[in-house]
Amino acid sequence: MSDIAALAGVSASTVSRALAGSSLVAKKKRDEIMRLAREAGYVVNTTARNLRLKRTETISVVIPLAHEASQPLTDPFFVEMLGYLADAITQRGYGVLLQKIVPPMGDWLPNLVASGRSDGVIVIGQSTEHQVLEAVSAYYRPLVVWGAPSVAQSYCTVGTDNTAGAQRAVEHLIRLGRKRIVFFGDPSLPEIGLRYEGYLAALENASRPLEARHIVPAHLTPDNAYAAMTELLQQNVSFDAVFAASDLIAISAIQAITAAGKSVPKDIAVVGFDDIALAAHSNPSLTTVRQDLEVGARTIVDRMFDRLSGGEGPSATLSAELIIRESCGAKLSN
Amino acid sequence: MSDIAALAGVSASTVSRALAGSSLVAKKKRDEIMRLAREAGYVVNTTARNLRLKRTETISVVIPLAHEASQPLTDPFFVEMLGYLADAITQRGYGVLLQKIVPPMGDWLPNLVASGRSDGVIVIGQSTEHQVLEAVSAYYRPLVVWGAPSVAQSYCTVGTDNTAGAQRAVEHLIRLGRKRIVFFGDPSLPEIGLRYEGYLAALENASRPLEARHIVPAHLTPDNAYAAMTELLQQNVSFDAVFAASDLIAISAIQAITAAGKSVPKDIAVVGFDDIALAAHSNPSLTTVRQDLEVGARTIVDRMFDRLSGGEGPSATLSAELIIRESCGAKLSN
DNA sequence: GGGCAGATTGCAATCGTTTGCAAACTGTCT
DNA sequence: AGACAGTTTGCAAACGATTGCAATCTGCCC
Repeated sequence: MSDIAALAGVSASTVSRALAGSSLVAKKKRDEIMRLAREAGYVVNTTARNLRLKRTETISVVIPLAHEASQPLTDPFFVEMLGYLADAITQRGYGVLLQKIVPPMGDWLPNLVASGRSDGVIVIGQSTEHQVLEAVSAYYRPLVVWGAPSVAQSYCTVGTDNTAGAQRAVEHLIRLGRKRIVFFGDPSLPEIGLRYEGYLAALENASRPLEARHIVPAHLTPDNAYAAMTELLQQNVSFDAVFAASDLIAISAIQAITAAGKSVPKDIAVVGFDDIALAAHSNPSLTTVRQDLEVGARTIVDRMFDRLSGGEGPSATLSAELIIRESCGAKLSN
Repeated sequence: MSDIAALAGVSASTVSRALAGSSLVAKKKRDEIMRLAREAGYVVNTTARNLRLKRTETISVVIPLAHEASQPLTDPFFVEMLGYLADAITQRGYGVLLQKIVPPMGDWLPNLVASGRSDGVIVIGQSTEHQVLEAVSAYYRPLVVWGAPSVAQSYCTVGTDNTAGAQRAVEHLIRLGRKRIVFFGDPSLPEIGLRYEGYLAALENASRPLEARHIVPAHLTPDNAYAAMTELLQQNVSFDAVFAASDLIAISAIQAITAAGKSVPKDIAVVGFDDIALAAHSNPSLTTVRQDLEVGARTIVDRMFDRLSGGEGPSATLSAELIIRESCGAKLSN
């Protein structure tokens, strides 16, 4: 900057002001300085600027992967969400700093916050980190989490109405005549827990006698899901439908079921959750509960910028839509 | 930091050294200072540190989208690649700064480089920006590009062997008895250009008389592809196979063909390029040329860190593998 | 007790900006 | 010409770290 100042025969202060478009420096001189800077290929150093201004115009997006340490960041749900977030954030002229957190997960969030690398933090999915989020949100406002709201919680979440979505899906299965519906997922994670509640509610509301219920805890990786479903099939537990906690494990389940010689949806109907791009194209195509990630991401970013400017917008819950495809067609045999 | 210094009764210099684990400060005092810092929840301010050290431990990943200004960052290819890159970069303890560049694309790269926000820049796809890349690479070394190498080029690329991969795919179509193979894509983009060359080579090498060839320039968005294919079908040009420049437009093409009442692969065989996750699950599943993005990303990052430490590793070309699935089965009619 | 080497420590400069404040201009009016 | 208000300008102090250099503190030996 002092180089440019020398070139223009003024002080660095003036260059700084000129480049910021300040009206304190005469229009003519301002233009002149800007021209010189452009010609010299000069760009203000972001680091120094950030240090002085105490802001970075950058938002951290972090993906906690409590399960599966070595798992590559490859889950389509995360990745789709990330795309939309990146879009919404860059649209506002901010940068996106991507973080992946794997176990052991110590003070990652307090450290990230204190390091001052970003002005705000968006966490995609609570994973097992509810406590941490709760603790940090007590003193750090620009924190927005994609996930499920829970009763006593002080951090801001944006998420789909998991319970209603799940309930709708299971009710649909019941309507189709399915009698033994397995819930496939690990309800100890906040979001999955709510989906499990929706599942239970649907079973309880059924006009016919209560149905058998079953849980298969399974971490959210495709391989684990495949193995768990294969095992379940071997146990000879009888069931005619699966409500999976995510599309990814739903697709794995379908593969396991097919590999075991049963047909989807003829023998076993499968419903997923998320409506990732794959869901529409898998074979059979997957009935699922759609989370609108584009709206979700936009909402998250809206909340974030609201908080950055001092607001305190409430948590948001987006409605979930049941998308009916082939994987839960009418039951043909019995 | 001066707070911690006061707490420990030493100067900020000593705290700085202690936190850096310097042997200049006695082990005992060092541990004491570290303990105090941890208890106080103190973390060094990254911005100030970066300014002083003139490095950021951050790599920019940029995705130029010359086509379709408003296109969300949603293309599965980019997004898969991004996932693997993020993985490889964070594994080295560096941060990932995500940038999306949309038209009008002026001095984005020089500016990004000069802003000092990152220590290196990875560009995913050359798009139409070959000139810019060339110019910047003349003075900025830590620049690695995913894409095609071209004859006179000074920047470092990592990419698949587009020509060989394409040739293999088209030869496979010829072997299956397809006679009129349409190339579907815009060869003016560097990578697509090489795929087109492979296509031409395969046609020329065919033992039977030379085949009719056809190009349908189409920007790489699904909607454009669908429209272009629909139009082609209406023109009543006769063809029995399509080699598409990417899986995404291949899948759009299949939809357009099916919607027009023709069958894939019976009437028209389709081959794609990329092997995105969708390809295996679409219906019919897509024969395609596989780019191993995991290896690709790792190679890119290897090159990047090599350059950051002064190396000058050459461009790399990864081999491409033909994945045969349903969309180009044997021709049944004719 | 003085001298000396080696181990610790702190001073102060530096990284590249921004900005409050006071100084230096400019022009107008009496 | 001098006073005064309104514009422009530059000085210098931050922002929060790191680090070369010189000063200080240890022991230890003679």
